[in-house]
Amino acid sequence: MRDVAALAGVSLKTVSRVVNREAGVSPDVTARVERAVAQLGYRHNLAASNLRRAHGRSAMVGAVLQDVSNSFSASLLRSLEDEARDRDVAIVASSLDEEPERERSIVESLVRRRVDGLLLVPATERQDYLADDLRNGLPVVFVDRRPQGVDTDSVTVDNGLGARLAVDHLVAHGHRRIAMVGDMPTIQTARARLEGYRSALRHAGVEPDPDLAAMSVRSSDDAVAAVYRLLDLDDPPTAIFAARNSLAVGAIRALHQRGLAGRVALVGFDDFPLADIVDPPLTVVRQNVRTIGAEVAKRLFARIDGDTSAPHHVVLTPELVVRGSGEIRP
Amino acid sequence: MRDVAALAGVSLKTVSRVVNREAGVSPDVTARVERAVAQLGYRHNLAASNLRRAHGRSAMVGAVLQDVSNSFSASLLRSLEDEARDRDVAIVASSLDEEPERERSIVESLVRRRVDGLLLVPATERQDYLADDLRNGLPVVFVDRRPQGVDTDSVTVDNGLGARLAVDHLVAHGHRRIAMVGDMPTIQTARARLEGYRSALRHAGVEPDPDLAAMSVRSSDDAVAAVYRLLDLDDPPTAIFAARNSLAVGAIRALHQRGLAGRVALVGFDDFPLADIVDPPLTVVRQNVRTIGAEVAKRLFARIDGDTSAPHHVVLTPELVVRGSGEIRP
DNA sequence: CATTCTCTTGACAACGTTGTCACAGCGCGG
DNA sequence: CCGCGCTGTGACAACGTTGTCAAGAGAATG
Repeated sequence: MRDVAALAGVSLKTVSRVVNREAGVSPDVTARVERAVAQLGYRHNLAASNLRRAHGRSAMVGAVLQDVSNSFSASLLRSLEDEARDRDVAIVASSLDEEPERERSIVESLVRRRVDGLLLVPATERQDYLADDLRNGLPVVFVDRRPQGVDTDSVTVDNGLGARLAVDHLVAHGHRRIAMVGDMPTIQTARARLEGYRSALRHAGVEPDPDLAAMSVRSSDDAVAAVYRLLDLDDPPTAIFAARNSLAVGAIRALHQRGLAGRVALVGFDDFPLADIVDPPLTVVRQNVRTIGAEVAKRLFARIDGDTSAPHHVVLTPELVVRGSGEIRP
Repeated sequence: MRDVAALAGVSLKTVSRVVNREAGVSPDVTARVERAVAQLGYRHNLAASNLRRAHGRSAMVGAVLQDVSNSFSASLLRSLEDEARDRDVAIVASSLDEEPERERSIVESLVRRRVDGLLLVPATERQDYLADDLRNGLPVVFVDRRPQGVDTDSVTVDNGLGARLAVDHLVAHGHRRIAMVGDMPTIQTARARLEGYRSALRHAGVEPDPDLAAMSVRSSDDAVAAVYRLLDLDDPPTAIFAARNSLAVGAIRALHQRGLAGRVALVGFDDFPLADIVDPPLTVVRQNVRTIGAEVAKRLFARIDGDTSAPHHVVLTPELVVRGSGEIRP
């Protein structure tokens, strides 16, 4: 900037004015400065500008997701980005792979970078560590899981209801031996889905069989193994509720490998791009990611713009998408 | 920081030393400062620190992708992130949806933010606009497409070879009427795949029929329509080469809807997570995204660390993954 | 006891910007 | 011809840090 000023024969402040398109600079000075900018390849430094101007705001938001390469996280990121683009806000994306320590270190590093707000899909049990930053006015919107130990905005779906939709559907198609494959019960959503599964069974007059609830299943490969074990039981299930999309994928693989695709009913939780063309087409409980993403972006930017109302907790309703795999009879 | 210094009864510089864990501060001063930091909830400002210290480097890299929500972009982002994490480098992710103007504006905004390097999957025909920044030492690694008009690192796959692998495979299974569904020919990779398709046909002694090359197909829905048109020809194809993963998905849908799944052969370009459990399991030409991502990260961080050797152009070899849909006979 | 050295600490300027204020030049009305 | 307001421009300090240097307090040395 100093060089531009020298070359154009003006002061620093005048270059600043031209670069920021402030009114009140004569046309010929403007032209001279612009020529110098082009000639020297000068680039305005946003970090310095924000330091001086915006009292440390950075025009960035952080997205702290489970794994940017899974379709749920990626779609969420994309929704947020679409909203952010209009405001010239950049998005810093991180994956935490369900690891609590990583969550804390990522959040710490984003706060150091003075992001203007945070989208957070937490892996920690409690988020008391955020209390200071929240008090200092950092906008944080939780997604998929409710905050524990602090109170701030959240956008979640009713996981218990979703699980009940799935199980009710299977019951309505004549099933009694219904298994569940779920993630670690320490994860809030996994726990809520397990509860929903049990309560739907009881409601149907079926006492939940602990042998049929395969929990702590983490990956698609784990799900294959878990489904094998379920199928090897003396009294195997006639239907499976797979409580996360990658677990449903594992379940499909396992059924294929056992030659049981189309014989054992299957309902997944979370839709994914190709669920309609797998074999058989997968019936799922869908949470509308676009809606979630839009809601999150709306809350986050409202807070950034100064909304100080009480925390909003938006709970969206999942819906059942019938495609075939869930309508197989025992 | 001023407040921390006052509370601890030390100078600004001493707080800075403690915060940066510099040696040579007495234990009791360190303790006093740390107490003050905790008490006031002080957060070190990385932007200001970098401004002063790193001569404007930001410990951020930009990832300019086609669409963070598609699986190729998302996996690439994830590979880069894994590398970046160790170095405490944050990633700013953006989608450009194949729009050239957006590419320029995104790159401009990232340069203003003084990212230390750029991963770029370009949508523009030529990237001369980068010349100034490259000359100023901005590390840029192109992915999936080679730079045009400027010379800098790139990591690509041999698209012509990939297309030939696909078509040769179909020819080997007895096909002569082989259609292609491809993206806009203005896109470098789409063009290379079209060339590969044609050259493989000629090599097999088949003159390419222009009616069978459906180009400028953008989305999965477009692909459904394009496949319908192909199937409605007087002399319809017995096999289809779908030159991008979402086009393969559209092709599968179209074949299902016409009751021709399992009757018409199909080979896709780009693998995707569920290609093995769609019906029939999809034979694809795979570009190994993990390898690409790792290679990109390696180049980018080498440049950031000061490697000034001549631009590297890494060309990876795609491979055919046989699963069923490509082995159907006419 | 004077001198040198080591160890801590702090004052100051600088990183690249911009908000604030002041000032020069000009035209205009009285 | 004087004072006024308006327009365009620049000097300076400040944003939150840290590199540089210097200085004070002891400790070690002769």
